[in-house]
Amino acid sequence: MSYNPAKIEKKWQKAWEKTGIYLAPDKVKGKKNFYHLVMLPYTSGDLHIGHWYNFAPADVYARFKRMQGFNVMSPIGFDAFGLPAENAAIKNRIHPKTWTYKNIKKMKKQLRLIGAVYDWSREIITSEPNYYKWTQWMFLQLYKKGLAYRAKVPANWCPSCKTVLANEQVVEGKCERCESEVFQKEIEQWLFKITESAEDLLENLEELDWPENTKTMQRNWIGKSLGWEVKFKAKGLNFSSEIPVFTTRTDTLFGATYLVLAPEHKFIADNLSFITNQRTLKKYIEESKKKTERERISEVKEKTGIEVRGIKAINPVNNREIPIFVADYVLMNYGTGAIMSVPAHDQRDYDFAKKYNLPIIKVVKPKNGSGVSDKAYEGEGVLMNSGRFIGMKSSEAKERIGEWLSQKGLDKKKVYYKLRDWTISRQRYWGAPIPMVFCQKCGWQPVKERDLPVLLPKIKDFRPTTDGKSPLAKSKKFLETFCPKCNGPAKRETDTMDTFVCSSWYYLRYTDSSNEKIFASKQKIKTWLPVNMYIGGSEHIVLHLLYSRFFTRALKDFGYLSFKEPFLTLRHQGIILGSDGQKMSKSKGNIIDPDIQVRKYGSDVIRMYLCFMGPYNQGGPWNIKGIGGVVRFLKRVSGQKSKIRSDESASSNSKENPAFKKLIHQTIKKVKEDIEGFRFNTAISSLMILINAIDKEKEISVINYKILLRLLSPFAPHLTEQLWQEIKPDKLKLKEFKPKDSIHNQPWPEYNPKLITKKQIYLIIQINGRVRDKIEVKVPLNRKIAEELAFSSQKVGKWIKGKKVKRVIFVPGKLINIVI
RNA sequence: GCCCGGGUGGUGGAAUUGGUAUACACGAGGGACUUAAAAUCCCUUGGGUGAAAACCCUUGCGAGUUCGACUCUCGCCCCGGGCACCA
Repeated sequence: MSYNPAKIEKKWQKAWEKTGIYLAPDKVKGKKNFYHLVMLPYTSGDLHIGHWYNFAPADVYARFKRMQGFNVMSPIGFDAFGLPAENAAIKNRIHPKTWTYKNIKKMKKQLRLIGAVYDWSREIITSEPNYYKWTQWMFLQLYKKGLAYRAKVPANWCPSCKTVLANEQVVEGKCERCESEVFQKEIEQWLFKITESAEDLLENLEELDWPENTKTMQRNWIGKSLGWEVKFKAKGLNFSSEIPVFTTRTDTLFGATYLVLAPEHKFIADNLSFITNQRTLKKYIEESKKKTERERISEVKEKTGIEVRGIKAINPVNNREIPIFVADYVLMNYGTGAIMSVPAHDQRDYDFAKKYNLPIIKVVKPKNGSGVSDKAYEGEGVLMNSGRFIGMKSSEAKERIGEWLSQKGLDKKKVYYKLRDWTISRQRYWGAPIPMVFCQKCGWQPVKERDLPVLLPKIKDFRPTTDGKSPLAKSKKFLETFCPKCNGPAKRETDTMDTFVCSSWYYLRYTDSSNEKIFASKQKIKTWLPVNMYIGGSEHIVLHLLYSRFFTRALKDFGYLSFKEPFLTLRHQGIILGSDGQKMSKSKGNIIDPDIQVRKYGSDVIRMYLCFMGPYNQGGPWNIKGIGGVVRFLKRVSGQKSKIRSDESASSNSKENPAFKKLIHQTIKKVKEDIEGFRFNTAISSLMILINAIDKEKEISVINYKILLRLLSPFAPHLTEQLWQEIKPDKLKLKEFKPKDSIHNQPWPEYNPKLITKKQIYLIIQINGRVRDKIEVKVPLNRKIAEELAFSSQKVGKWIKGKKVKRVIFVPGKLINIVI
């Protein structure tokens, strides 16, 4: 009954590696390929128990698929470039590369402890030249097709990290990393035109087997809005122009009592000479530029603005003159940067109108005609004060008013998305250099493909500069080059790429990770992709998944891929919190080191405990309290060996207790279905039920014992391998161990559906929906017999005595309910 | 503010289509073995009344639909995550 995980786990990890049993060949006769992928881990250094939670249950699934007869590829690698590496390196005064590779070494050691089916031969590291060569190549393809472009864009500028941040890296107006306040700054940057795919990225979500809320979040992020772009004439002394505004509420046009422009709106600068209050206006615009994101957000309730004097707008539906304002609650980078304001039916407009004493005209009557309030009514209803549209429903009026103006050439249907183009420039050292060269004569030129990779030079001073340029600009050797077009002197782009670029295509590289000619051969892509099962944290719902989908689409359009969705099925794991219920972090000192846990309990126990804790996508606080149950369970499993019936003839199996046999088959079914549904916790509990039953048996046949081991093997691969080898007649010689002998190359047990159909059940007898009796009966059972049985029950008699039976409900195979 | 999740014993959690609420495990209590402890095994374990049989209450709170609700609907409270002036 001894169970010594330290000994057997190391032994089997070595044996598996030596025999390469988890290497996935591109083709295996008679087997279908299955690409099982966990999200590329970032090289942050120590793995904590949260990483295990990502990898260990995911490995259960991979092992299960293997046993089901698939040729499973489960690759692993490292997302090695990135800002955190630099920050940590600066802090510890070592080079980011040294820091990163030290971490990789440690993580590899830790990952091996899991005992997963990783195919290490396919390993990738995104900071290796043979990888980022292809990241750069991807950039060039996007550039060639006009999907990568350079533009001056207002960027989120972190004054402390001295770099531009993606919108997503700004949390509540603060830098995600260092929590400094983020400013808006206009900088020339490289962008990817992800907005061009917005519609397609949205539409295709339907078809994916992804968690529904993940899809919803992507949908919201893309943020499609259907509406109309309406032209408002602008008039002043000797002046006439037009201001287009975007609205989804054409039904409220009659209530538009002023226009509001974003401070950055070109209209102001273009027509400054016609404006009579130039100075105050300019001052306001300057001030709003200086505001940080955070300040703007904190003023959500307190709106500020200033009127543009000397120019009025004309409301196209009634030709009324209305004032124009500039206010920073209107954003330049959405819609047209100008809005029509309908204070009666938009809360923001209402707040603004109240503050500046502007007219509020109600044009939509609420359906249930609720009374007057000091709030805007934003719902739909019936139109009022709207000329010939009075009495029309909002939904209809939206179209009618839109069409009416359209006939007069005053508006057009328009779709806007919240999604913005992806700024990929980073003014940082530790990333893949952007393969572009600037020549005074020829302008920006792409590096020739044959000259890739543009190597990241090893420089000593990699710290960010205060002028906002990449540290690479300090390296003359790197900076000065020749123009790929005219061969004259030229300068390299010194910005590096956002790490999300690196991780947007890595799943392709695993199929062919050492290919020097192409990122992956067509043949290999065809055999493996798209990914069959993708597992990772929900923190990547918006960015990584969207970017990967964008890349896949682009590569398909360029003719390299034949599919546009990279991940057909997606599952998330939850987050493991510290025992204090807080997110694990070094500063809180609540990090659980898996190495210590493994040393104490063994990998199998930790794997199983993580699976058993609760639903996989839920996560929760790490709490060691219940781990003893798993330890006891595995001990009991190894203890069952002594019960194996020596006589192994066919008749021996038939000696088995039929109820027990039935349980075995039920368990096979349950474990299979639970693993398929990522319900690892209930799969384990059904195995525990089986063990409890085996305990009550005096003997167990080899056949059933083998079934037990195979059902358990995805969860506890080491122990089950050991026990599997021990039941062999000849004593195991490790040197002679061959992959085909391994339990992990055995087929998943099949259950016999006939054995698990229920012949007898407890018929539940309810009175008014409350259980009053249970009778063991044979099934199938018809209504008449059920009623007879129910009414002859003594307990029932007691309840219905002297009462009138109103109704009897019979649910075949389940219950009978007597209503009195 | 908006959009997603979630709230079940002392604890982690189960209940697959509206049909036996609390599976499985932890912890706790009692017992066996032992000089003793650990380990192991057995019994009890949602709350209440009761000697027992039995009955009543119980899935965040309040209502509703239903023969029957953890499950569906409405309102409210709390917790977690995401978004945040997107016209």
